[in-house]
Amino acid sequence: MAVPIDCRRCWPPSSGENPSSMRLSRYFLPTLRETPKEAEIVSHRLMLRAGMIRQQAAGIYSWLPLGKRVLANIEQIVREEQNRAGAIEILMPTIQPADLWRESGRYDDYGKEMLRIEDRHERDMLYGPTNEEMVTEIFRAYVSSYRALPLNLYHIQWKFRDEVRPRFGIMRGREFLMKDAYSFDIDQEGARAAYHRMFVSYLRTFERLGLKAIPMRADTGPIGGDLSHEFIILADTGESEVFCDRTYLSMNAPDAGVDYWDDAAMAKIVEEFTTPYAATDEMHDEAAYNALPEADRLSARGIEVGHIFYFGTKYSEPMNARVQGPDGKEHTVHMGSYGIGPTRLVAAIIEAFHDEDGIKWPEAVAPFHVGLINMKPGDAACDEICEKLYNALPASGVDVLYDDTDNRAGAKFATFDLIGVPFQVIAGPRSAAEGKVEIKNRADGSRDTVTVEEAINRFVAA
RNA sequence: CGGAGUGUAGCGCAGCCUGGUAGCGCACCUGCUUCGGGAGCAGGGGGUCGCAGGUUCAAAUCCUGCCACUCCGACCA
Repeated sequence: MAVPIDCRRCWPPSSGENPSSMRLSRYFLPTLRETPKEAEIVSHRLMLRAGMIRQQAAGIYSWLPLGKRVLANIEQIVREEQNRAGAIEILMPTIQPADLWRESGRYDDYGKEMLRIEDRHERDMLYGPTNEEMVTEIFRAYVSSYRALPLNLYHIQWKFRDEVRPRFGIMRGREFLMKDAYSFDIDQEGARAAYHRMFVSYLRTFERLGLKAIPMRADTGPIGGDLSHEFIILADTGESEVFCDRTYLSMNAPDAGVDYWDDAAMAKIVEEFTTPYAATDEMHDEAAYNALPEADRLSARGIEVGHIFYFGTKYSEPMNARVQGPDGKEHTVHMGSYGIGPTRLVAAIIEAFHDEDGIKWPEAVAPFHVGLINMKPGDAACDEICEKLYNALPASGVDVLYDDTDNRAGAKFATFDLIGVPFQVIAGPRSAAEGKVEIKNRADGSRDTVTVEEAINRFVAA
């Protein structure tokens, strides 16, 4: 028998351990057995209990390792789908000069939700609640020809809106992460095509996140038209009441092969997804809804996880963002903006996927794929099997959180149920002696006892 | 911003009414025993009692002011 070597204090790992996998004994996972009293909704309670976030002030949170991993996974999916749809990533600052906002007139209009700051030179600054002005400034500085269009620039950046009443944890924080994309086109027709690309991109993004997001017509304000949609996911604890055709539940987003530059195809998909009835309470048309067959009506609570809209020349006009067209004339560009809130999505996903024991992460965003539970550290068979799995799975791209602690079985199960890792691989003395482990599926609670090789193959194949 | 409420150890709470050396459970540390669904026993560490004034011999406790946070409503990615 090999001499056991306690290498838990060796860090960074010299063995080539995949850093995307972790030993629990070396991780920072401050879980809570009891729920802090301020947490009212389930996602907030579970995020605090699972050690994902730490509140620093009203509506302002630190992201702890587990939360950070989920957030990063969401960001990456959003990023990939934005890129696929032709948007180009940039990064604008959180702090902006007030002068830009004076140009658009919003410095005075925005009100107290905007956090205003003065720097040491007594210059008026602000912590950006959004970036239309800044991206328009970038655009006008460099783009002067229609040949550069269409153009869509996005970034994923922290925003601050000084909400009167932050609540529901991260769901309605003051500081939040947002992906905001901004499209520039020479005319409304081009802007419509840009809008459609983002619409389709959103369908794919939310589907990849494991969510059923339903596009609902939103108020376009003074601009009017049909180019504003909120993407709503259904959850019992949603903030607003929504009404839609049940048919949405069985609709699937287009696959990755769609051609975003085929305007007609894009328009067709958008039409398909905007034809069935769907509205939030403020846009609700009782008569139209009641015209649906009783069985098709779906009335539920919803959480807004994305919002896209066309706003024409609202910023390009006052800020002089113009390009020269093929006709030799100057054209004020038509713009749209497209937001997704990754931080809110973390909470929204939990609202949609949890049970009384904890979170049930969809695989695409899970902080780890597998929770490897060594039921009896020190037992030769358990240790050997766990080390084998802990080496094999990460090597194949499966992120593992290995519970190598000597806590009791019940505590380990409770922790992994709480943090919602999709699969628990359990190595206990009885089965380990036969070279087997148990696999528990967190989503449906099903269990299987398989050989170590089968376990490896199952995750690697998936 | 209107209404309600709470601040005592990392988390959940008691103590306050009736002033007198700050306590319980969880978590944490040590030891022993346990070991497949948040173990048991024993020992231990940790607190400016939100802050500032005031009353008093003495304030977590009484008085005044402030601050922070939460919840309900109106508003929003």
